Amino acid sequence: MEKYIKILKSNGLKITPKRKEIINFFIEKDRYATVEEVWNNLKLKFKKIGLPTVYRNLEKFSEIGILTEIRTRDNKAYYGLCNAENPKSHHHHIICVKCHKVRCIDFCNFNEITEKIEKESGFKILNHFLQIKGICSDCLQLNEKNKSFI
Amino acid sequence: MEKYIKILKSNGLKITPKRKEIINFFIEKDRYATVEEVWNNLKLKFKKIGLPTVYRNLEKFSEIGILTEIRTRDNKAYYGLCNAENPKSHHHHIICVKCHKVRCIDFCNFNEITEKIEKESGFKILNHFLQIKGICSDCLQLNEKNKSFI
DNA sequence: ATCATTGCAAAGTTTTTGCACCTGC
DNA sequence: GCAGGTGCAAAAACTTTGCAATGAT
Repeated sequence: MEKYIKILKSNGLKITPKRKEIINFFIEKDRYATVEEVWNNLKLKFKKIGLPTVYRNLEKFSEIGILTEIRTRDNKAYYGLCNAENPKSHHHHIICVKCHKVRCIDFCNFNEITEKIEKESGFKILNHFLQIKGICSDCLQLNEKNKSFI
Repeated sequence: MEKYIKILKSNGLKITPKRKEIINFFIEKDRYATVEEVWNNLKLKFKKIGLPTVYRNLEKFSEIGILTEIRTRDNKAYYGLCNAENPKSHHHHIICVKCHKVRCIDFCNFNEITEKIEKESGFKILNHFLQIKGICSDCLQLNEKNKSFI
């Protein structure tokens, strides 16, 4: 938690109860969630909490590297805690298709084929984004029915 | 073109003038486009053409492997011709950030790190999605200002 | 005290749905 | 002829914006 507070401060953002609760939500859930899910959680803890507040904060958190944002086929934004050592360093994510839990994958072998792709396609590569889906160990054990959201 | 007609037929879809024009549009443009862009093009060729028709067809084409669908930060769906040898085979895409041209990358070295990721994360990997962005040879030569849409 | 943050209401955008009519096969 | 395709209107779903009030530092 302190880690994220520091990031907020170092980016000139104020520490508000709602912001702390949003971060808390992601720390506890430890998975990707929709804006609405975050809002529903906040409504349990605060009498007054507007949906725009949630949108605005999730977007900001995403900008400063606390959260990662993913758009999916169902036209919703999903956010998840960026649990890499250095949030802004190069890494990818694996998402559980059952519980939406997300883990950062801190290594990547894309560079090995960069040159080959550039040669074959004629493109100058700027960046890449890899999204891995799977089932986490918790859900593998539960052996429940597979519901794919992401 | 015949290639795509075949795919339509083999999936039990009828060949209509609008569908042919949609495919034609993507063959000529050779890049990702928004639903609205496709619609604007169709409006030039048909007196009556509804936006829902475009949505419905792009979605279907995506299901049968003619088009690839990408969701971006601007909350729009982008579609592009799936120009891999076998549209449904495993491959990835590189997208030009300037002109949105898209090329299929027919090789992938992800499998090499599958086991490592599974061991470290505890996840059972189901699939992965890689999106590469770059500048195509045409745009590199033009040396225009870099506008990033995707 | 100051400026970021928030709540509320409203609007904006993209996408989907229902249904009657049309059309390819 | 019949199932699938289309147009239109409407609604749904998600997200953003403006502004006044509130709150963190």
